[in-house]
Amino acid sequence: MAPSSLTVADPSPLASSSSFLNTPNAFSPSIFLDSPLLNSFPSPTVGAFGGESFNWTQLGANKDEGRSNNNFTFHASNNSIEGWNLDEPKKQNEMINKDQINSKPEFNTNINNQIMNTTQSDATRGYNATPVQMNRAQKRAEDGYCWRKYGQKQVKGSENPRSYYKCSHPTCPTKKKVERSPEGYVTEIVYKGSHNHPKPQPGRRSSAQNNSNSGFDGSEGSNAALIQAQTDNYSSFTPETSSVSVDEDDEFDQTSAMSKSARDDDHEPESKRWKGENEGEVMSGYGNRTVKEPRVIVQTTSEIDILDDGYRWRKYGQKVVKGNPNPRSYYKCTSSGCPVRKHIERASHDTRAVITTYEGKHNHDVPAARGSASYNNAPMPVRPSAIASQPNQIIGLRPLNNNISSASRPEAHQSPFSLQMLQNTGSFGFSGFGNNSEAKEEPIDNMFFESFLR
DNA sequence: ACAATTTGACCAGTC
DNA sequence: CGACTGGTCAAATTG
Repeated sequence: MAPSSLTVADPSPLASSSSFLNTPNAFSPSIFLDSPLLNSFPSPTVGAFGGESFNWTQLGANKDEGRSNNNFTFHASNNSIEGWNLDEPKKQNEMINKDQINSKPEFNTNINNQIMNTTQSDATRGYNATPVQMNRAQKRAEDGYCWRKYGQKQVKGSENPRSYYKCSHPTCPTKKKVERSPEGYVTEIVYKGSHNHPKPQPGRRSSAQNNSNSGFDGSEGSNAALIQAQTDNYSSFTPETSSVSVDEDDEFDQTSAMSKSARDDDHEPESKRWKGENEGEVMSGYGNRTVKEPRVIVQTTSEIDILDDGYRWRKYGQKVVKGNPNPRSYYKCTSSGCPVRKHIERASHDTRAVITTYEGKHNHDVPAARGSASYNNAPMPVRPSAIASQPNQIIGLRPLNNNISSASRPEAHQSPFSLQMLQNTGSFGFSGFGNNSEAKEEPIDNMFFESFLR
């Protein structure tokens, strides 16, 4: 399915956000079909879509100046959080983090959260204090989530320092980046992933929220705070347990799906991707050539051909990365405007195994004329929508019992979906969902896969 | 002493 | 292949 265009002509205040989310066009069922694999295999460990996805794309901020198609920017009119609205989505399939837009309270609390979590550090670093002074006991954000700051950096192109946070829940993959002005105001927030746990039930909702809100809202002349919605939102977990309307929860799933789609639709070559350690799904490939589609994985014949997904690639880099002496090749889809990239490397402990990781989603069909239509068992052209955008790893293993995914990607286990395929005498292992990347052998016939790949 | 934050170094990805 | 950049790590620092 071709990406549908999403236009928000009149970004009226918050209401727009909601209406956007509820708009059939904005939330088309087709979105769920976006990635058959993604959507067909609920994670056994975390919600329906697994806990997270960690190819996160920075959705455009104003500074992106239209170079991104996946921008979805929210602005807060100067002094009022009530003023959050959509700011000219650059393109279709923009997604917003449900936490941010599904409800005003949530939106607010996220903002507050940023403030709460950055106050001390910024102050320490000599930045102006945030408008709201929070005490330590209030580290828990309004939305009930706690965040741990794990880094701060001055990024190019912005005078504002960017802080990196992880959700402090032990297994939660959610992260966020926050940029704040020297004055202490949040200027940009990018979320990645979704919480895979309930909000820690606050014994008490501290008064922080009110304080925060008033502080933030009241912060005058504040920069138009803008929030970049994160698109990675696989979890169907309904985090909110209090103070949030049912509607919001209902929307959550929708947003989740949309989010995924948006991320998937990152056609933005220059968009920044947050390379989280948990990112990456797993797919597999054999030999030196690779696949991009799950469909391909199923194939049992002609390794080379099977591996060939039919797309054309341009190599743009190569590098030896830590933990593997074998160089990793970097390829970009040659189709103009197509954001898909992949890299290939041989497993360190078994050179017969090739690890291919895909990122992005093709916005075009498989190039025709690949010479022959006679790809026995060759992958059928896959609709762009059927391709996951986040890193998808394909691991081709010759000998059975090789499980290189966990070794090569120690933290890939939390990916919303991962797929490992083992090929051996026509038998396929199909596993890797959830946190356990252990390869299992489960014969699966093509029909089975077909059902997912359509 | 403890927990959270800071901050320089390291790393992967891109040009 | 080296330079550059953003993201992450983790030891040091701070509260």
